[in-house]
Formats: sequence, structure tokens, C-alpha cells
Amino acid sequence: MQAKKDEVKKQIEAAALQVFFRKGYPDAKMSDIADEIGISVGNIYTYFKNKKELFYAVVPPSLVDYLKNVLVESIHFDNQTSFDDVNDTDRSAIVQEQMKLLNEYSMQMVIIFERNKGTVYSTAKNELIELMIETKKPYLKPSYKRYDIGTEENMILLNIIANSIIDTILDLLKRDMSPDSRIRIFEALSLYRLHGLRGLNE
Amino acid sequence: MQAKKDEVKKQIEAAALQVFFRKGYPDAKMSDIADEIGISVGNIYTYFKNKKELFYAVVPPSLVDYLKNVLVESIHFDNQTSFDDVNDTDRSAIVQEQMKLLNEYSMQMVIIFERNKGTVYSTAKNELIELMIETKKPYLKPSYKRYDIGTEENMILLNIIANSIIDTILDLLKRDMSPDSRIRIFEALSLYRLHGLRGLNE
Amino acid sequence: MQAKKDEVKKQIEAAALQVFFRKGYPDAKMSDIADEIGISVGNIYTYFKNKKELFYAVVPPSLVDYLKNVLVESIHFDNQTSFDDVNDTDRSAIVQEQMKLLNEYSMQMVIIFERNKGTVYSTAKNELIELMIETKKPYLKPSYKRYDIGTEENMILLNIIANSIIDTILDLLKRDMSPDSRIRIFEALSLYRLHGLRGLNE
Amino acid sequence: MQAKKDEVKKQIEAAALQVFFRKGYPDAKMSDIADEIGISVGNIYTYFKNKKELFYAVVPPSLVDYLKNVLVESIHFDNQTSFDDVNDTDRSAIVQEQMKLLNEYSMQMVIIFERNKGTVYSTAKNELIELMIETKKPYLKPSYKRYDIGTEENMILLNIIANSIIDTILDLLKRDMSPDSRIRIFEALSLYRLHGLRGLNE
DNA sequence: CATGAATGAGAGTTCATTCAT
DNA sequence: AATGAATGAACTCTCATTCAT
Repeated sequence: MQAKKDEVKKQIEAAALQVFFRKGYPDAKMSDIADEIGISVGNIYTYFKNKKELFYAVVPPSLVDYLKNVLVESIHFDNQTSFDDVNDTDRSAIVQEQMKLLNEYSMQMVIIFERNKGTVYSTAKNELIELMIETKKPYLKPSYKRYDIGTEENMILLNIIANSIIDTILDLLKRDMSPDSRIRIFEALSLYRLHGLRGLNE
Repeated sequence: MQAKKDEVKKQIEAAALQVFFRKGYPDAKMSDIADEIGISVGNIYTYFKNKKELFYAVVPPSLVDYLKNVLVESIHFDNQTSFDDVNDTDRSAIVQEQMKLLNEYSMQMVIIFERNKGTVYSTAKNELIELMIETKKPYLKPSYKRYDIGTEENMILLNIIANSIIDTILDLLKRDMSPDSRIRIFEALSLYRLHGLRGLNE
Repeated sequence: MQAKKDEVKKQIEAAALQVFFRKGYPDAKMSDIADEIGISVGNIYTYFKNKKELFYAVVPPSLVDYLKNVLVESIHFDNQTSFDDVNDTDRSAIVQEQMKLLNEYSMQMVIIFERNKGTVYSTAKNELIELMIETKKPYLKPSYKRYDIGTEENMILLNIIANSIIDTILDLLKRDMSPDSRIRIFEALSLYRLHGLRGLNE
Repeated sequence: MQAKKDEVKKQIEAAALQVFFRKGYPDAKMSDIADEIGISVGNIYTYFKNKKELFYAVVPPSLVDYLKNVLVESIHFDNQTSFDDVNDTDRSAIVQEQMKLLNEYSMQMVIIFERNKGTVYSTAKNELIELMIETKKPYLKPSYKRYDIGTEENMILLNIIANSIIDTILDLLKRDMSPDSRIRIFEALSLYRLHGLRGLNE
């Protein structure tokens, strides 16, 4: 019985994750989730007190810091030497490992950092950006002289770029493709971040 | 009295734009808009037939093609020579003009290309991406050999990058800053697109 | 000033009568009435306390008994001799006089006896029927032997016929036509009531 | 549970039919229907998508042509010989059968041909009148000479009479009585139509 | 007097949540 | 445990009525 019970609970969680991912929290109807696995709406309430509790069971706050770290590690967005200093085999292993983690929680990641309306995660993306910038500050030059960007503008620029890096990763995770394709595109995006379109297009 | 009427209508439009910008069409309640300017909900219906009409008065379809063109022009995302070939004065004039246009409709742009759920604009961003890729196809190399990306992966990569370029512009427009700052950051972002972080950071 | 005031009041009453006639009380909007004569909604309230008061100013209860009597007189629905016993000139004069009265209050009549929803006149038609039957009872045979109609059924039959006679008059009054046409059709209807389709069609 | 559901659905339909019959579509409030059977307004939406769907479930368009035909057949309004040519037994059987049909859908009939505001049936009565006149035209004399009615007036007269015949049937159906009474009155009304009050009263 | 913008009550509809079965 | 019918709060929209101008 317990096994059965756990089984249903897992089904509900899987269905809920799908629906929260597709529609976001406010537009995800309890009936959507129930329909997804062919159970009654009321039965969800046997396992979860309410919609909110179901949501946080499926996208728990504990996941946030973990995913932030994975993303910060995955990106190295400002460390130009990261890919130059390690050999290809090592680099590949690192990327593969990171990708595995990102894939595993891809839907949660999108929910936490993008489709977070109506949840406590509405500030998560900005916090991640802060973390990215903070973590990598030592490597950053104080300003980009060529364009005479002062400290504040500099921060905004970094903020926008960090934002866009996150969006780029999330965008990649949203798309359906083979793991190999994903890794290749992931690496191409790294190159784009470091060297721009010219870097890609030479 | 007529003056009063126009005044209130403008207030409603301004409030509506704000609320649609902040919450998106489906989550923008008529009461949010009314509360914003301290009038009754019913009074909005003195000026606009219904929520939909108010929305399209504030974010008219006629704006879409116009903004698409401005954005495509503003980006030159793949034309590496665009900034090298013209002198600084001309370039500055062009950028200033584009920025002015983008600033004027910054909220509409975000609504059309990002917070477009429940509106006719839900496909606008993808159409813009298609337009960007299509317009600039002649300049693109058929594939990025270094990462062995085949045609399909190539398209996905371009799609993600185009997406991110749009997001970047929208992000910039969402932030409150002086016109000068905005232009400088805008130009820095162009540099980032072309040469990556290394291009910025040298 | 008083003259002007009275003029506007009369205009409102005329417009109200039109609109109540066309749409009935509940569906007649104050704005319909105002639009009809190109004044503001608020101005109606200068002359009439509210919609109800305007309605009863235009269709006053005092009219009801009067119109009931006119109709009862006009119909002679059971007096088979009415048309045979008087000469044509006299009869014509009587009918013309009745028609004049019916025409004058045609809209009120339709409102009182037919489009009376939401007003105190919802029972007026039944009261008129009662009056018609009561008034003419002396002339009625106690039962229609041929169809074995007992007293109660007899009353229902009379009720239905009376009802239909009223409807027929109202129907005639609703239609747009010349006074002459109206009189001729009115007389043909009398013949139909007395002798049926065969009476008409021989 | 299924039994319960069907039960409630039937209750809602019965209540809706009652309320639509009493008030007409626009004035029938969902709360009227809910109150009628002591359920919540929202619960009606468990069974019917919206007010319109509930209405057309209870008064389906498929009924219209059927009822038109039954009425046209039932009336023979201009065929004076219809009752003379068949023997009493046959005639009785025919009338009984027609009455059964009319009784079964009496409320729907009133709704379709009389209380049809806001529905697709607003033209049904006029269409039925046209059908009645068209169907029976061969039997009609070109004009009623005695009253010198020209073609147009003739049509108006026929229209009014047809209208009144329908009203008469609907009126009969609205009243509560035994089937036998209804049939006797129905037959008396036929006689009235053919021979008028004199025909009844001799 | 006249205006018409503003209000508020009430209608139809949706959906998270409850609860009898 | 499971069902899904039932509830009620909240949203969009309408219109008689009020009131500042």
C-alpha cells in the first residue's frame, strides 16, 4: 500500500513539474495536473495540502542554492582562461558532468529562474546574477576603458550580460535535442560569450 | 470637461501600460489599473470598451512591424563591419536615433516580445528572430566548423543567440538610467556581441 | 424658460415612450432615451426622479382603466348583432372614433398589455380579459354544447379567445400603415371574430 | 455518483426550462436557476459550459423545424374541410397525437415562438407564419372582397390572423389542465377559427 | 439647467479547495 | 485512498444613478 501510495505521489509530482514548467504557477490548474495522469483532482489533496505545497515539493527552495552553484560553475562567464588552461579531455569531462546536472533539473531551473511568477523565486535570478558577478569580481578589470564605462554603468553592463548568459542556458535547456547536440551547442555558446560572433564565425 | 476627459484617458492608458508591463495581460486586473490612479473600475469602461480594447490601444498591432524593423536595424548582430566602416560621428547619430525610438516604446517592446501571453503577440518574438536570421543570412557562414555544428544545430545556435540579443536589448530598456548611459551600454553590448567578453575586457 | 423646460420634458417623454415601446421597461436604457433626442443622460434626471418615475409619467396607471374601457367597447367581441343592427354610416363613425383613440395611445397600449415586464401592469391583460368576459357575460350562452364544454373549460376557452382578440388588436396597432388600411383590416378582423375564416373567405 | 450526477443535471435542466419559460433568456439569472433547486451558481458550470449552452441544451435548435411542422399540421387554419372530410374517430386520433406532441414540448414552444429575445429563435415565429401562409396559399381566395382588401392589406390580415392562431395555441399550452380538457378546448378553438364566435355560440 | 464622468451593485464565469460517498 | 460534485471568492463587464463643473 505504501508502495502504491508513493507511486501515485511520484506521478503527481512528475505531472505537476511538467505543468508548472509549461504554464507557470498561476496558470497551472490542479485539473491540468490531475488530467495529465488520469486521476481525480481531489486525490491530489490526499498527498498535498494545497497547490502551493505541491509546487514547493516539486521545486523546493533547497534546490535554489544548489542550482545557483551549478550554474555559476557551469558558466565561468568571465574567466577567459578556463577553457584554455585545461586539456580537452578534462574539459569535456567537466562539461559533461555539468550538463548532466543541468539536464536533470532543467525544468526546475526554468521555473526558478524564469517562470517564477507567483512564487518566492521571483528574486532568484537577480540573486544568481549578483552571485555570478561577486564570485568572478577578482577577475574583472575595473572598467572597460574603450567605452569609458564608469563603475555603475559597468555593473549594469555586467548585470545585463550575466542575465543574458542565464537566459541562454535556460533557452538551451528548454529545447528538445540529443545530449550530444546540447553539449556542442553549449560549448559554442561558451565561445560566443568569450569571442563573440566573430569568434564563432571565423 | 473635455480636457478632463482626455486627461483621465491618458492616465488610464499610462496606468494600463505600467500594469500590463509589470504583470502581463492575463494577470493585469482592471482593478490594478483603476487603483493605480485612484478611480473606480467601472470608470475605465467609460473610456474603453473592454480590457482587450484598452490593451490594444496601449500596445497597438501597428507598432509590431515598426519595432521589428527598428530592432533588426539596431542590432546588425552579424554584420561585424558595420561599426568599423562608418566614422564615429555618423555612427553616434544613428545609434542616438535608434535609442530614441527604442526608449519611446520600451514598455511596449517588452510587452510585445516578452510579456505577451494571452495576446496576439505571442509569436512576435519568434517572428523577429526569423526576420533577424533571414535578413542577415547572406553574411552568415554556412556552419561554425570549429565546433562541428551541422545545419540544424547551427540554426538552433543562431536562434538562441538571436533570442539572447533581443533579451539583452529588452533588459537594457527595462532599466532606469540616463540616455547617455543607455547609449554607452548599448554600444558596449554591440562590442560584446561581436567580440565577446574578451573584446570588452581588453 | 418654463416654455423651454416644458419642451425638453415633452421631448424626453416622447423619446421614452418610443424606447419603452421598442424594448420594454427593463431593456430600455436611460442612455437610449437620451441619445434619441441628443441630450445627456444626466439631464433626464433634472425632469424625472428616476427611470421608474419617467416610465409612469409616460405610461400612467390612470391610463389603464381608460384603455381597458376603450378596448372593451371597441371589441364587442361577443355581440354578434353590433354590425348588423346599425347602418353603415353610423357604424363607420363609431369605428373611426374608436380607431382614433386606439391610435393615439397605441404605444402605451402595447406597453401596458404586452411589453409590461418589470412594471405594475403585468396583470393588466388578465384584468382586461376578466372585464371583457364579465361585461359581456349576459350575452353569452352558458356553454357550447356542441363540444361539450363545461363551465370551467368554457371560461378557459373564453379567456383564450379574449386574449387572442386583444393580441390581434395590439398586433394591428404595432404595424405601420395608413389610417384607412387600419380601419379596413380592423373591420375584417371583426368579421373574422364573428364568422371565422369562412366568414372572410366567402 | 454517476446516478447523482445525472439526477442533478436533469434537475438543472428542468429548473432552467422553468426559468427560461417564465423570464425569457436574458432575464433568467443563473442564480434563479440555482436557487430553484437549492444549489450554488458555480455548480451549474459543472454540468454546462455557460448559460447559452444550458439554454440550447434545454431548447435545442433541432426542435424548431419539428415544432413548426407539428404546428402547421395541427392548425389547418385555412382548410375548412379538414374536419368535415374525415370521420370522427380518425379525426380524434389525429388530434390526440398532435396534442401529445404539443404537450410534451409546451414550454419549449412558448420559448421558441414567444419568449425568444436574445436567442436565435427571434425570427422563428415570423418564419412559422410565412410557412403557414405559404403552405396554405392554394386554398386562399385572392382577396376578401366584402371589405375591399387589396393584396397588401390581405397579406397583413392573414399575417395577423396566423399570428393570433399561434398565440392561441401557445396560450392553451401555457395553462394547466387535464389532457381531455385541452383536447376539447383545442377543438373548440378550431371551430372558432373556422366559424367565429357565432359558430361556437349557436 | 445641462453635462457626462464617476460610482457601485449585480451579472456571468473560472478555479482552488472541500467533503460526502 | 479515491472520486468528482459542490462551494465561494475573484474577475470582467453593464447600467441606473449621482454630482462636480
